[in-house]
Amino acid sequence: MSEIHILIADDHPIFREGLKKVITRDAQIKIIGEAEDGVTAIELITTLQPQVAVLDLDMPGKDGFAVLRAVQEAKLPVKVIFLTMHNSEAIFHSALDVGVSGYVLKDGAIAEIVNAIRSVAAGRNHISAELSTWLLNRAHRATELAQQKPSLADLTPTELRVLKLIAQEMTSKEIAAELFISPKTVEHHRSSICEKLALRGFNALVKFAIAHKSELA
Amino acid sequence: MSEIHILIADDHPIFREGLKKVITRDAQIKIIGEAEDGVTAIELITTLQPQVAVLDLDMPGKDGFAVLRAVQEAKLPVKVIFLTMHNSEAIFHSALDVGVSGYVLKDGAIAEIVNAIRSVAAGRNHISAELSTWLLNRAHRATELAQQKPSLADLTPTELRVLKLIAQEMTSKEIAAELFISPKTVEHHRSSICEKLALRGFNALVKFAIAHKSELA
DNA sequence: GCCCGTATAGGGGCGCGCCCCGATGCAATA
DNA sequence: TATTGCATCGGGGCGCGCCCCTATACGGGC
Repeated sequence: MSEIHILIADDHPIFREGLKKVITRDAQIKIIGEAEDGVTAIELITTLQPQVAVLDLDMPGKDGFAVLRAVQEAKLPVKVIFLTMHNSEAIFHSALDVGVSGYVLKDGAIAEIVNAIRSVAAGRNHISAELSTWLLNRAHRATELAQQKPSLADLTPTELRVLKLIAQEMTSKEIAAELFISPKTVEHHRSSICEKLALRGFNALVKFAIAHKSELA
Repeated sequence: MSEIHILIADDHPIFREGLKKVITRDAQIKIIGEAEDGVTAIELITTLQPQVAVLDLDMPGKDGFAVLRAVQEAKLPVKVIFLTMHNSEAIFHSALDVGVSGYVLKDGAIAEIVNAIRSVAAGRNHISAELSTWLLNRAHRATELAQQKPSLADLTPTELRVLKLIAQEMTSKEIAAELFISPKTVEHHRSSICEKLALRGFNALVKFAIAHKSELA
């Protein structure tokens, strides 16, 4: 069994210290780099070529999702584990959709992150047991996803601008004032976005925008 | 200079490891106990009598606020430092209102928590420098705070049940069906909650409930 | 020239949260 | 007994998001 080279990225220095202490107890795993933001993480993954990257989801600048997208585009041979604290089902499904290998909650047991690293390095996946119910939900969601998964990429630039402002909890009037256009036009864009994202019901857009705020930054 | 005896409480095992590692680098500070929830923290503070308690704000069961209230009611001679991650100005002011000695952000420098412990043990206060602007705001807020500060504790049990369901993004109709009461009654509770929390404007309650979902669990 | 997507702007209607007012019943308390 | 707080239920009005429709203008591709 050779060494497993990993990189860790988290913007909390104290948490990073804990992570290092916990992981280094396992002699097989070697931390070859650490980053405190997404940009540094991408650079270090590119240069150091770790087998596994343990990424925090909430980081200033580029978050874990952005880092994963970047390494996928660069076709880097690194497995990614998301280490997060908030247990949002929407974020969880988004993470699995973009192809993450592991998803571990920060409040989990100390041993779990080590197990996750070993599993992922061996080519398997590792999802926190607390999330198994959500994992089961994906079977039901599979049919929906098979038809079409609405994506932010389908939106026009103007619609994206509006959506970003919606995510900041602004009303149509406020957005109209911000963009120097009529509130009615903003309403029209909201409708278009709703249609493209297959959103229905009361305040669906606001809920969606807040849930996906990190992807809009 | 004698030893400073402290207790740490945080529900994230990995973060606790990091905290221990960082603090034990200072030979003068000795960790005499650690807790992973508020109830345990209160017990350990009572029995071990540390000089300083470093408390996470988000903990299952009793949070940092509850622990502080408990030790104040028991008149225990312990200084309390809140260690939190979200930089909400409202929470910050609440913390200072209830008489915390230190308020440190988790994403701060490693050395900061040690400095905070030494300052607080010496009878001084320590507030993260990032929050100095909020500290200045307190002069303006003094008049408002003198009148009343809204809190979740002011809500009746029924209102709390409704608020929890609101946090799950349920409509008044759905909540009414869930609780077997009239939608109008739910509306009335929403109004009462809005009044007690000083919330105004469109969907203020939904935004508040989602933002404070963790405190409602 | 014509069609299509995009952005702009409006009208009307509906659902729902928020706000004002009212009322009844029930329990604890002064 | 009387008051106070809580929970229950209702009416009416307003704001705003959502949904239906039309319309104009611009640019690109057939």
